[in-house]
Amino acid sequence: MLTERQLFILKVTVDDYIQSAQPVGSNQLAKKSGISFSPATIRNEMADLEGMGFLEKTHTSSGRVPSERGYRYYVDHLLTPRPLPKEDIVQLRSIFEEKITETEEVIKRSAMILSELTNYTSILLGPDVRRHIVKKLSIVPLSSNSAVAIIVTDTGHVENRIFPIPDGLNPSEIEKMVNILNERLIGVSLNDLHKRLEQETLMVMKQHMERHGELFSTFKQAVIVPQDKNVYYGGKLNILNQPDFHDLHKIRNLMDVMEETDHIPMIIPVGNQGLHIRIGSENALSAMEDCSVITVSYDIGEEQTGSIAIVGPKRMDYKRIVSLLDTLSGDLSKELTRILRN
Amino acid sequence: MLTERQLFILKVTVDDYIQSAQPVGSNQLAKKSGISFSPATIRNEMADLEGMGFLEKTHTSSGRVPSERGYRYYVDHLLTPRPLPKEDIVQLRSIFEEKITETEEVIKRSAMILSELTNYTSILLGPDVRRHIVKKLSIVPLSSNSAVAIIVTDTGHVENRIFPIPDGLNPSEIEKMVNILNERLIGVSLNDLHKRLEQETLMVMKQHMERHGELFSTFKQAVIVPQDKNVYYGGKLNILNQPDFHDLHKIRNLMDVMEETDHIPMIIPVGNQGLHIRIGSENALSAMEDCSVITVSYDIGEEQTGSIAIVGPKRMDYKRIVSLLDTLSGDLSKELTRILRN
DNA sequence: GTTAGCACTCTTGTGGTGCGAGTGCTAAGA
DNA sequence: TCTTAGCACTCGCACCACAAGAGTGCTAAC
Repeated sequence: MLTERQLFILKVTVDDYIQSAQPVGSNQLAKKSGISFSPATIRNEMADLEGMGFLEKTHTSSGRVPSERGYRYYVDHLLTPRPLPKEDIVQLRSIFEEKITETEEVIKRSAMILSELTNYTSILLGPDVRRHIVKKLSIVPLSSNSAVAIIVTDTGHVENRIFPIPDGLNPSEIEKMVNILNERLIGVSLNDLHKRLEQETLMVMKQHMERHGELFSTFKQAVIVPQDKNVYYGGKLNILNQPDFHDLHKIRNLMDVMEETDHIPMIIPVGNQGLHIRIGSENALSAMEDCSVITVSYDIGEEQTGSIAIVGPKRMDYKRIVSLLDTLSGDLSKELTRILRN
Repeated sequence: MLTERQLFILKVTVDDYIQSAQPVGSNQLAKKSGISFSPATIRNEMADLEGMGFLEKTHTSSGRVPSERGYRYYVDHLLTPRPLPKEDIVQLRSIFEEKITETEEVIKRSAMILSELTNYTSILLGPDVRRHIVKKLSIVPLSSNSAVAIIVTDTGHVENRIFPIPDGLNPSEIEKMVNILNERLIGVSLNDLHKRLEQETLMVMKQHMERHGELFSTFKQAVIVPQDKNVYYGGKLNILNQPDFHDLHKIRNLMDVMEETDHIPMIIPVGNQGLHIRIGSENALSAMEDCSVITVSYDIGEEQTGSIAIVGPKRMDYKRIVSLLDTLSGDLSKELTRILRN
């Protein structure tokens, strides 16, 4: 078990290292205000903390640096979230300042402001488009053999895709199809669209249309909505500002991993409610073993959820980021729900 | 004037430096096959070339490196474009392999393949959306006070925007408006949309609709199509692979500049027909003073044009890139024109 | 239990040295 | 007159030694 003083020293050490990015030594610490014991005492305590795996040395006679275990203990037990400074709140609120009516726009702005505020990289996941509900379907013919399919959802999101249409098809056939589609598919989620298309609509079309086959199958192809359309980044280049990252190779790997939307679920586990902190090797991706990721979820209405993530060095300003994310998560939930209900 | 031999030595020097990224010395050059004179002779010639400003030394006793003037002379007079190797052609053609029906998709793929092929960063500008012609307009009400405006162009491009509608507006009013818009605006380019809206449509709407004012003005706001929607990148991180870039600060500046779409016109001058090479400080942006940019235009149909740019170090493989861009430009023009006509 | 003192360790910066690759110049050779 | 061998010279770079500084662990005294 840790003594009161050990806890205190661990906390101060982590705080100091987060702030300075330099290994912290006993003399340095002792000079700080609020510390009433000598360097030697601190050395003894630090040696104990190192023995327990909370601190590390970069070399035999260096100051100490928190280990991953140290960071973990710090965020689990020593984090005293302080209220956000006014400037930060003002900045955060500026996201919603302009009357914005599109969720996408709000999320984009959030990503930007968040990265500016933190100097880290922010990743925001919008709500899964595939849970949106079809409000209207239409097909606009472009030429004799192609048309564009348009799906509008209840949230005002628009999906559109060009697809081929069989040669010499009667325009009235397309109109018929659109009518059938709208009759049968309004109110269905994008996710279920494909299934419902097969199950119900195909039957009806068989009855009412002559050349349903080809048209139907190409249209069906077109309306597969991909999963990953909803990722927004802020401050992708901020890693380059961090003194912790100097190895170009590692930077490249990290940036590569973050760009690749396939990896997003590894960075931000889906379905995670609330706030989570993943430190160094706790991350699933080895390219992120020098990073910490803080994620928080937010809600839109009762059902849909999105996520916010901040990727920074392990030596991240946890206190500040946690407060920022807490606040932003709340604000976003409120604001987006409002937009949804409007 | 340069003698035949000086030209030869300049060319070989540049070629060698492009390939090795190391200052090239007289001994090293003399060892190369195809060189029949001694290191001393080469030294003399190199000294002359340096005197004329085509070569530079990194320090008093180092090998030579091409100066910007040297590169300029090289690309202007010494570039013998060789036919592309088969592998490259195969790769390039793979862009059009899958049956793709959307220009956007083709351009995206081009950017990707191009960056893979070159190991540099590619920037592709699609044709200016604002020159596309309106094919259909529609408005889908989302709630009592918002709706989404959708514009489909002849190319199958879809613009959509959520905009507020006055409270308690009769749905039939909206329908009326859509009808009027479609009557008057089909065939107009997105660019002219705003103007035509003011000039013609407003009058008609005044006659037929009661509460045209508010609805009209919010709609008008919504259909302003921004200019810069059509930039695609490939291999943004490839700069990190180049041995020429090691200064994190410069890398950051460069990446910053490239991400910012406002700067794109400075990187790719608009309206440039054909192929252009800009070396180092010939670039408008100081962040790019260590880069070379090769741009080429391509055509879609008779009117619209787009651009391809490759951003790499001054020590770029000009020969190869020029051939690649020439070929891709031709292929893209052909393929996109085909899609447009289909 | 705390701390002053001290020997010890390790990093960092600096100056010296040798090697290698390159140059310019001179003088001899073609 | 052009070419080239030879040579002295210049840097960059890697290597080493050395001193300064910051930090540690341990011991002994308070």
